[in-house]
Amino acid sequence: MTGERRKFRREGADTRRQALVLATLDLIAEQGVRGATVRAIAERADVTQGLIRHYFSTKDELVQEAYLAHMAGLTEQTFAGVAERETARERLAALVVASVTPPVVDSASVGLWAGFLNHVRQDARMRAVHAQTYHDFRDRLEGLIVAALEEAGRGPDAGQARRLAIACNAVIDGLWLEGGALPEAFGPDELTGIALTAVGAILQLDLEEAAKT
Amino acid sequence: MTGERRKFRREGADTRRQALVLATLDLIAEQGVRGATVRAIAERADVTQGLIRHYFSTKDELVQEAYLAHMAGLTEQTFAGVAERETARERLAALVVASVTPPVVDSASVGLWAGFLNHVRQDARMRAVHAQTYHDFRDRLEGLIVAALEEAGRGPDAGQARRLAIACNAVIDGLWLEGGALPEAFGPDELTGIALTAVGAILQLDLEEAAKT
DNA sequence: GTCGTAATTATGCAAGCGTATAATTGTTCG
DNA sequence: CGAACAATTATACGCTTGCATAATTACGAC
Repeated sequence: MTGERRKFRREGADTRRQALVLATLDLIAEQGVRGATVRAIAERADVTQGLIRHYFSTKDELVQEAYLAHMAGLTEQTFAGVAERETARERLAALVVASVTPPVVDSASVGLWAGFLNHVRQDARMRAVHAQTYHDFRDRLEGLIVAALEEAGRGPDAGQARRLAIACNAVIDGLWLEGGALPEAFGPDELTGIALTAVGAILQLDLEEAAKT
Repeated sequence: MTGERRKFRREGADTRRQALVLATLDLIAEQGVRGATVRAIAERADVTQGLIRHYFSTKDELVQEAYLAHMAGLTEQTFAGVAERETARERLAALVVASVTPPVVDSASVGLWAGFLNHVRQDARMRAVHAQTYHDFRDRLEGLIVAALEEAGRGPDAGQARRLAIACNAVIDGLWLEGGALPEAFGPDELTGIALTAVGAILQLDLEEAAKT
C-alpha cells in the first residue's frame, strides 16, 4: 500500500481563483465564517490547501475577493432585466420587485452579507468596497427615481433626490434583510406588494400598476 | 519568586454572569465574533477562563445569553421615552427618531447584530430569540401605528395594519443598518429627517411636526 | 474559631487553525 | 524526446481555541 500521490490537472490562474472564491462563498453561506477554513475551502474547490497560498498570499485576501464578487453579483442580479422596461416608472418598479424577490432575497445571501460585515468594520480595504457598493447602488436608484419623477412632471432638486433615494434604499434594504433572515415570516408575494406600496408612497407614484407590465 | 496565586473575591452568580455577558458583548462589538474567545472574555471580565465553564456549560450558551441581552437592550433603548408623549402620533414620532439616533444607531451595535446573525441561522434556540425580538418590536410598532391612525380618524383593518407595520419597520431597519454601517455617509440629523418623512409618507401622517414636541 | 463548600484559579490536552516550505508532477517549448 | 518551469501536492510547525480536571481559597454557618 504505497500512499499514492493525488493526480491533478493544471488550470489557468483565473479558473482556479474563481473556483476558490466560489467555494469560499458557498461555505460562508452554508456554515458562516467559522466554517470557511482554509482546509474546507480547498476541499470544496477540489484542491489541496497549499494551492490557496499559491494564488492568494493570505486568507484575508481571498475573503476580500470573495466579498467583492458577492456584492457585485448581488447588484447585478438586482438590476438584471431593469433596463429592458419601457418607461422610467416601470424600470423603477422592476428594480423594487427584483430587490425583494429571490434570488436576491435569500437566507444564505443575507447570511453571507452579515458574515462579511465584521470584516468590513475592521479592514480598511473591505470598508472601501462596502462604501463603494452601497453608494453605487444608491446612485443608480437615485437615477431611476429622478427619471420617474421627471416623467411624471415633477423634477426634484438634488437634496430632495438624495433624501428620497436614501429612504427608498432603506425600505428595500430593510425588506431584503427581513425577508432573508426570517423567510417564513412573510407570505409569497407579500414583500413585493409592501415594497411597491411603500416606495410608491414615499415618491407619490403608483408603482403597483407599473409593476404589472 | 514563588508564583503567587491570584487573589479573588466571591461574587453572586447573577453578578458574574452579567459581567461575563457584558464582556462578551464588548468584545464582539469591538473585534467581531473572532475576537470573543473564551480567554479574551475572561480577561475582560477580570476572571480566569475556567470560571466561564462554571457558569456556562458551553461557550455557545454564553453567546446565546449575550444575544438575548443585546436584543432586549436594543428594544428597551428604542422605546425609552416613548410612552411619556401625549398623543399617539407623538409617540410614534418619538419611536422613529429614537430608532435612527444614537445610542440605538451605532456601529458597534450593528456589528454585534451582524455577528450574531450567522449563529442565528444555525442554532434553533437563537432563531427563536431572533424571531421573537423581531415580532415583538413590530407588534409594538403596529400598535402605535394603529393608535396614531385612529387618532386621525382612519382605522386600518388588520391586514393593512400588518403591511404598514412591516413597511415602516423596514424603513427603520434599513436606516438603522446603514447609519450604523456607514456612519460617515450621513449628516448629523439627516437620518432623523428622512425617517420621519418616509414613515410619514407611508402612513400619510405628518410626523415631522409631531417630533418637535 | 474552624469547618465545609462553593467559587475561583491553575494547568493541561486534543483538535483545528493559518501559514511556511519542500517534494512532486503536469505542461510547454525547443 | 528531454529539459525547464510553474502548478500542485504533501508535510510539518507553531499558535490558538474550547473544554476538562485538579488544586486552592474566600466566605458563611455553627
